[in-house]
Amino acid sequence: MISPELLEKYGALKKAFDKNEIVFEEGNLPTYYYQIIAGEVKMSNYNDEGREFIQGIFYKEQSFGEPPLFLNQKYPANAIAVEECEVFMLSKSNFMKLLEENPAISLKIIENLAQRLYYKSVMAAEISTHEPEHRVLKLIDHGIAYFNFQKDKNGYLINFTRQQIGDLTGLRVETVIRAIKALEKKGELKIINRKVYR
Amino acid sequence: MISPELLEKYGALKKAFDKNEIVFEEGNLPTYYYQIIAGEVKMSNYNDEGREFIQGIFYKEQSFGEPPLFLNQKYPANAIAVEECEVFMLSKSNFMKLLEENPAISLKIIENLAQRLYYKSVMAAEISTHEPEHRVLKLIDHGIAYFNFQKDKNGYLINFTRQQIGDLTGLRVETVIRAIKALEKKGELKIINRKVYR
DNA sequence: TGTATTTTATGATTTAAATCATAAAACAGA
DNA sequence: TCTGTTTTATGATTTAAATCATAAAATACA
Repeated sequence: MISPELLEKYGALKKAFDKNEIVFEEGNLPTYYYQIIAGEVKMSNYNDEGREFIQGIFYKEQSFGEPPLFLNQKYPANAIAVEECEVFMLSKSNFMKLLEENPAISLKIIENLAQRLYYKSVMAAEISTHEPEHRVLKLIDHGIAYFNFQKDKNGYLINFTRQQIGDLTGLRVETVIRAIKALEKKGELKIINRKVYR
Repeated sequence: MISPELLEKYGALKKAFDKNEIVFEEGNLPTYYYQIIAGEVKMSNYNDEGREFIQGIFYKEQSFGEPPLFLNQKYPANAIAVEECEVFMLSKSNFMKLLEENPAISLKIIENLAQRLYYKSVMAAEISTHEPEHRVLKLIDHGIAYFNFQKDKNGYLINFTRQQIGDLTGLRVETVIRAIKALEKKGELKIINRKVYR
């Protein structure tokens, strides 16, 4: 999102995270701007019974965790490397300086936040008023536009596990499995050796 | 959020909306930046059975509806005046010009979007993994900080109807009524002639 | 290559919240 | 002040999704 050259000019460092390594934790105060160079990071919450809710999944060139940084508030969720990652980390003070001295970047940040807010609005309405099949399909259609689903001869490959889809839509894995089967029967999805295509 | 003087300098007009009048509708493309002068606006979705989900409620000096404006996307929800309102309307082109020529405003927009994203993150996790009482209490505690709840000798008056709380948390009105009663019994809330205090 | 773990799958059962039904209290407006 | 509407309230019933139980297939990994 912000060019590597500009980030490095303001002193950003590259840091590697192992698979399942924690990037930051719920309740902590933000001190860095994070931007992924390679790999995949997920932000999620766990309730008291250990049930997970995935706030978002982020890929290369995407930033994450800015809202609490701008607000001086505690992180509302955990960030974990889903796979081995390389990430730019820029200290808050240097990041704010970068923004001040490069007004065009602000618009990019605004657009990025707007995009994420849009996704959250759509999914919030889905989760609270629609039945499982509708929720799953909406997530998938959003994912085609904004997650990195690849197209092949069968259509877009939805490279999420049933469990991940459940954690993104507030459904249990069995419910997701049944919803996907029902959607296949209706012709909305294809299942080709257990993989889901849209 | 943006000062009236600056808005007017860039040609913003004041428009009055009657109670229940539509400001914009889901599916339409944005053409204006909106900022409330007086009154109350709610953004919400309706599912196929007419069930409502309230995305947010906005009060004086707050803006709303920017994400799709920045993204050139259709509004994902409807905006309706809950009571008689007066609103600044600034055309998209003039708004973008205002931002370009006043970089400090960008940071305010960023902070505002960050705040809304933070709220959505918290409520999304609540709605998908917590039981009714927890959801209601979280909404109320958020409301004390960000909606305009007033404090008096009994505590903060939660000036939402049970139905509104339900539409904000994805619960039915009967469930909200029962959750509030249970929370009163636990000493988390007070009910004084049907009004809820925290 | 064999073993452990994860993912997908399916049927049976339970349960929390929705739904349905009804009504009293409060409020709004004529 | 009367009347219609909205809000709060409560009990009974239903239901959709969660939970529980179990297992096969696929994948990771040592």
